Parts: sequence; C-alpha cells; structure tokens
Amino acid sequence: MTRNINYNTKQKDMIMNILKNTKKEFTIKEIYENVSDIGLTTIYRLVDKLVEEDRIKKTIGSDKQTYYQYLEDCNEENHFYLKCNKCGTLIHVDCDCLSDLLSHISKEHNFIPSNKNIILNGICENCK
Amino acid sequence: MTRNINYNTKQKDMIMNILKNTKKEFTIKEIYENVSDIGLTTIYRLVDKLVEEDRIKKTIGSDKQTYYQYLEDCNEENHFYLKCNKCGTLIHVDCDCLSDLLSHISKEHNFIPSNKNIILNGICENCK
DNA sequence: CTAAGTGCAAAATGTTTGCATACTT
DNA sequence: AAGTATGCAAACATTTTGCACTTAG
Repeated sequence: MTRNINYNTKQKDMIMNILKNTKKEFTIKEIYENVSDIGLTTIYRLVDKLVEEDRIKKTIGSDKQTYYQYLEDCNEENHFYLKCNKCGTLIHVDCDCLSDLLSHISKEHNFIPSNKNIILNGICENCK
Repeated sequence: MTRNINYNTKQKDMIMNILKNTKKEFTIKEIYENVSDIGLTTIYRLVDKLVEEDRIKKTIGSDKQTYYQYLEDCNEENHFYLKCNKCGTLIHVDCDCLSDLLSHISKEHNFIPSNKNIILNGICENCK
C-alpha cells in the first residue's frame, strides 16, 4: 500500500491561482508567462497532476490548441458549466435544471450520465 | 473573393471511413496505422480540415491524449451525443429531450447554448 | 530526516513547412 | 492546363526524462 502524498507547494498554488482568478483557458505557454520562476518542466508536471485530481480540465479550444481551465472544487457535488465559445470563460451554474434530462437519459437511453463537470457550449451574456 | 475548393481524394475518404465505421476515438498514430499508404503529413493536414468542416471532432481523452472522432453530418440540424468514458464510443441520440434544458438556459441563465454537437459523458449500455 | 517536488539540459515525440511530384476537375 | 493535394526530408515545437538539488511535512 503506497500512499500518494501530495505536497502543497508554492508553484502549485501559483498555477491554481492564475487559473482560478480568471476562469479562462490557458495554454502551457500562457501559464508559463504569467507566473514567475517556475520551470516549464514543473508546469507540465503540475498541470498533469491537477488534471488527474480533477481540479482543472484539459481541453481543445476552438483554435484547436490545447488549453487548461479551472474547475470548481469537486467533492461529491456535481458541477454544471456553461462555456463561452467566444471568450473561453467557464461559467459555473448553480441550478438543478439538468436533473430531468439526466434521469431521462439514464432511463430512456440506457446510459449512465457522469454527473461531474458537465459542460455546455455557447455564447455568454457579455459576448452576445 | 477566393473560393475554397475541396477535392474529394481517396485519402480523405479513407480517413473518414475509418472514423465513421467505429465511432471511437483515434489518435493520429492510430489513424496512420489503420490506413494504407497515406503519409503522416497528409493525415495531419486532412484531419485539420475535417475538424474545420465540423465533420470530425478533436478531443482530449481520459488518458489526456489528443483524439479525433467522427461526427454526424451537420447540416442545419442539431446533434446530441452520449460519449462513453470507458470505450470512447460516441453515440448519436435522436431525441428532443434536450430542448427544455436549452430553452431554460437561454431564458434563465442569459446564455445562448450552441445547439450543434452537444456531448454528454458517461457509461454506455455495453460498458456498465 | 525523508519522501516528494523542482529546474536544468538533453532526449524523445509530435507537428509543421518547403518543395518536387502527382492527382482532380 | 491550373490549381489542389500528396509525400518526403528537414525544420520546428512540444513534452518527457535523468539527475543533482531543494523543500515540505
């Protein structure tokens, strides 16, 4: 039995803060440029772990690049997001409007929807 | 006014057929291994175009790799999919069960949901 | 003190470009 | 015939690895 211990380092915090403050998408390079004194290697390693831990999400932007984006703290709760295709912001929605759809899908379509981090794309209020 | 002409070449068809036949995710390398006599460069180029044309989708798999996957023909119709997190299959759902949710979101959350290619993740019938 | 995390340089992968040739219409 | 598409080799970009050093708990 090996315990998987995770240190809380200032590097990890810095990356999380940048992603958390604006809810936008960042490339590795953008993270690198927005942070001081963290090596690229470390960014790759941390970002990997954070994805593993479901704290951030790796995605493909509309420009086909690889991006990373902040996710809400995911302890046993479901999270529903709206993602703007123009500005890239991920809007966290606190509303149970999904529940009917999800139960319909599991009953009628014989598919167990994952209830973590459901993302719907579109255009946000500001970008209309 | 430049017209953007697209030849229909056998290379393009081969790639589309592979993606269409199984609805699974393919990496560039997997596509390359499953076709005969198409150079890697060409695969990169074609896959790019197909993404542009909305005929296939570029995604990040749960293993964090970059994948490409077939989409239904997208002429003015909406398409709703269920994607299995285990086998990677993209199941096309022909059902209007989404419409309530989408109108709720546009009214209550002030967000215009894109109605093209909505994908929900979960576990499919076969993988349960 | 010890396991885990970091940063550098180098290695390995992945992707794009230039150019000569071949194919579509 | 003219404009695209293709494939190779080379250039370029991105990501990973090995290793000595630092840091968190």
